[in-house]
Amino acid sequence: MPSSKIIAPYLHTIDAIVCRFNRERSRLEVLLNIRDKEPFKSLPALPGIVVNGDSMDDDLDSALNRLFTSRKVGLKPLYYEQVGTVGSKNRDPRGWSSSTFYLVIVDSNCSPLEGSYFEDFHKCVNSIVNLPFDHNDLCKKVNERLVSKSLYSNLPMMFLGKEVTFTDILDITSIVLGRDISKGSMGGRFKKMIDDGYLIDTNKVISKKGRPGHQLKINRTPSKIYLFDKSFNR
Amino acid sequence: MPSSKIIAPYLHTIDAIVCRFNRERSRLEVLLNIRDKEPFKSLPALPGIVVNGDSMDDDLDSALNRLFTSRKVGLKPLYYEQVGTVGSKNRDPRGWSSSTFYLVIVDSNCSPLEGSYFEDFHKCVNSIVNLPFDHNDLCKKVNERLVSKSLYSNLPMMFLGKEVTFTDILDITSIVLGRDISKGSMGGRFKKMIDDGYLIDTNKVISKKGRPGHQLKINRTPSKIYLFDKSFNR
DNA sequence: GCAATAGTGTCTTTGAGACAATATTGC
DNA sequence: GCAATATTGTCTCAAAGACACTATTGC
Repeated sequence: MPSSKIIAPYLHTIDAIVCRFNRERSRLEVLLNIRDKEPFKSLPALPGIVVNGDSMDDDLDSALNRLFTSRKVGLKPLYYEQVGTVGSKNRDPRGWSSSTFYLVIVDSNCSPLEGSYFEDFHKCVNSIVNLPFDHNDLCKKVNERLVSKSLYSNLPMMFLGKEVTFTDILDITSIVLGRDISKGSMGGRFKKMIDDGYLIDTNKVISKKGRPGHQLKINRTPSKIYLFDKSFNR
Repeated sequence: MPSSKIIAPYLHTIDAIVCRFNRERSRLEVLLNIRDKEPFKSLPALPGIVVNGDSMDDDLDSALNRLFTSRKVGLKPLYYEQVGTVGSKNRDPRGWSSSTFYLVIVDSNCSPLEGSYFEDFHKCVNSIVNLPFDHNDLCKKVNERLVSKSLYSNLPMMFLGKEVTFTDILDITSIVLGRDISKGSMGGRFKKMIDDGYLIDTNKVISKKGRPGHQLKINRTPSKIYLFDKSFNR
């Protein structure tokens, strides 16, 4: 099937669901971009790029990197993973298109570039904030992955910097899962990560309010995601 | 970015890793297809179709269905799920291409069409049987998904028909995970599925060798994949 | 009887989860 | 002292996993 037979207009894009943890407001946020081209010009949407356009990337990962370094994102990811690919004749008014979309996590303190801002992630997931294309759907699918994987891994910790406290981990896990996690449950996982050298207790203390907590360091070098063998309940 | 700007040759394919459980040989098998076109003409490869070609599908799912009903597969899936999408300039000699690939499970007793046959799946996963393109890689990624998901779900049961015995479940789970599963461990999950109405004990007995076992019926209507809250050990 | 397979029971260990009790800060 | 937060400990329960023991068939 030589490429000359490809006559129908077709777009393959990469879309990034770039999330961060807003500590002040205790919520997850997703990066939106004011579109400067049609369709949906001047509306906020998920940042994305075309894969089968003029730019010749080596592979999907380098295309993703092109998106990260572009002015649509311009942020360095702490973590990312591919979530899925959707494609249909209707999702883009320009014609048949596919989107391979990624969960991307960036630092809490990052600053969005001109033309971008962070929106309440769960409002996008639940279509309280309406996004063009099927971008609400993509947020929903990414959130499903985020929640299901957070039940049995330390994925929520990817939202935190290198220096964390036990409470930080408890907070972000509760926010991601949308329910309270008891200190006891989290404590077991916590201990395991310390034992396996994934978390290091610096024995320094950090004071916010009340009794100060231990300062912990995430040792990201040995592995990426830490998998537990038992899930939190749903 | 109008579609007229798309000048580079580009292929987006869907590839199916169609697996079945061969009871006689106690192994998983994957469907291979003798290619009747270049590149790699007359070599066996994973069945796949082009999405951005002449055929206009409604969406990826209907494209997948077109593949299922084509003479490359021609089998009715018991279960399928999207595993991922890869793309690079090198994976297909024709040029830049992406592949969205699926884990597909079919019945043990199905017969492959003319030009197709079933090969030992783990030989493809471990590159003991060499496949064109990056098809060995795709098998490997699918197997990783299959194994990791089988640790905490009843995914292995998708390889079985509606009428099963406890031993069938034990066997297919062991084969998928590549290690022995104790009757005790499996028994707990088994009981839970009975309690939740997912498995029904018909109280009929079926005799193979030795003491006959109870005939069980899988009640597929309520849900698809049954998730357990604790994993088998790795 | 014996081999083969099915099914049950007992014990250990791990980890979630609830909850109580104590410790250390700022005010 | 007191409010707020951190940390530790105790108990229960669910499920994996190891292993022993019994049950029911065909030969």
